[in-house]
Amino acid sequence: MPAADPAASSRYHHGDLPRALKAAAVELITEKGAAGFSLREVARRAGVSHAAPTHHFGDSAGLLTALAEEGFRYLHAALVESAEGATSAADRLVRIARAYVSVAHDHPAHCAVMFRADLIRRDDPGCREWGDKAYQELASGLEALRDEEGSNLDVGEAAGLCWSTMQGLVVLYPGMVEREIKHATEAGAEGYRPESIEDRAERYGYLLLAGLSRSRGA
Amino acid sequence: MPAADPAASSRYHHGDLPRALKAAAVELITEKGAAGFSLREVARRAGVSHAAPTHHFGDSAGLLTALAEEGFRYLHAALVESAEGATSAADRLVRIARAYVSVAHDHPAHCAVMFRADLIRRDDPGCREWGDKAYQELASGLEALRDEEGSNLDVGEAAGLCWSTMQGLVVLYPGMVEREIKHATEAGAEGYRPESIEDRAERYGYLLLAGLSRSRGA
DNA sequence: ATGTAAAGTTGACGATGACAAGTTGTCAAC
DNA sequence: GTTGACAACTTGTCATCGTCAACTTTACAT
Repeated sequence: MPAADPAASSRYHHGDLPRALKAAAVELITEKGAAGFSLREVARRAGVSHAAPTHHFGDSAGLLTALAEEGFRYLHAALVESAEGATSAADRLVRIARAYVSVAHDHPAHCAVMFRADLIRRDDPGCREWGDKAYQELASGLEALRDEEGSNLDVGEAAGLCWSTMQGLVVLYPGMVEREIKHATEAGAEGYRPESIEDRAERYGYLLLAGLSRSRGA
Repeated sequence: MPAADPAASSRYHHGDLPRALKAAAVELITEKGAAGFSLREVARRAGVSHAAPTHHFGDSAGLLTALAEEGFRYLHAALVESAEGATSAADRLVRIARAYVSVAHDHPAHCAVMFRADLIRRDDPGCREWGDKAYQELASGLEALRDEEGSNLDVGEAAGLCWSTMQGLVVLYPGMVEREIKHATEAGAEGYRPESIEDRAERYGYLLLAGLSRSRGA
């Protein structure tokens, strides 16, 4: 195998075409959304022929599935990292909330694909593995909360609630901002700056925690 | 204009082609997801030529936008209807939660499109109007809660939280069920039946209410 | 050096979205 | 009751797309 030489873009063998293709796909989806994705355009941007991706990813679902797996890896890594330095279970969960939406904010293309059963192969081993690991990280944070509070919190239920809320926030945030801007300008507030998605995630996190702690107290 | 004659499918003029095209699109998206949508296949299923949809919807974004508007209409109608007969503000909100996911369950094709900025024209007047009305219905339910409790609930924040949670639940529910089935069969429970999405929405609704009431008490 | 497999290319096929131009049906005005 | 004129639909075309098959180039092991 040739050494990965970044300056060797003119060679017949690319060096690391899979990586280049994924990068091009991310760029394309970030620009035009999942519906604007096309294998040929990706190949074009990577500077290779239209059939080159086949040898690495099979078909378009293969490439998008690889992207989804990468997204779940990012998510898992971010959730693990966010837990470091937490001062309490509640603090850890709020950090997880921030981390979740940060990943979506930093990797919108990956997230545009991760839960799209019609685009990827959800039963792909890598996809499933890292998705499960990310879920487990959230569940373990909730277990810590349960143990810390000595409550009978239903971890599975709570995990579903938290994940749902963050996922919904990611999808709806642009529309929320738009609505708030319209509302603010109608009210005459011109210098309105919408709250960042991370800050919003944190506030939602506190609200979720309040509900989870209250109704399940020991 | 010819009368809408349902038995006149062999005529040159269709009768109500827009409706037939939307129905075909719903069927197609329900079968294959948003990525499997194609204008020509829709035309084929409606029994007209491949260019017929152009005269009614312009391009594919036009047809999908019409579907999205219809989806927001359904959503608004369901939220309004669900509020009838509520015994309290909290009860009303839980009913709204059920209604939200019911719409997604009953009209998956519409919901697969409603928040997809890359497929539809989100600034379409009809789309925006009915989306806003649906949002207002939720906000009004939360105002009722605030007034009933005499709290200083931030209605905008609460509405964003609730909508996010329900939207996330709709997207993630299939994956949740899959995970639970795997978990249950591993544990030896064969006759496992997953909780319906409506019941789950109701439980999430109660948890959200707990959080919203607790931290904002007057 | 040489053979073989991986990596990339070219070419082809049917399908798609969009557009242009032509047909067919309907209705109002005279 | 003919004649416009407009709406509704069709046919044809074009560039593009995903996928497949067949071919060429490179790298590496022997």
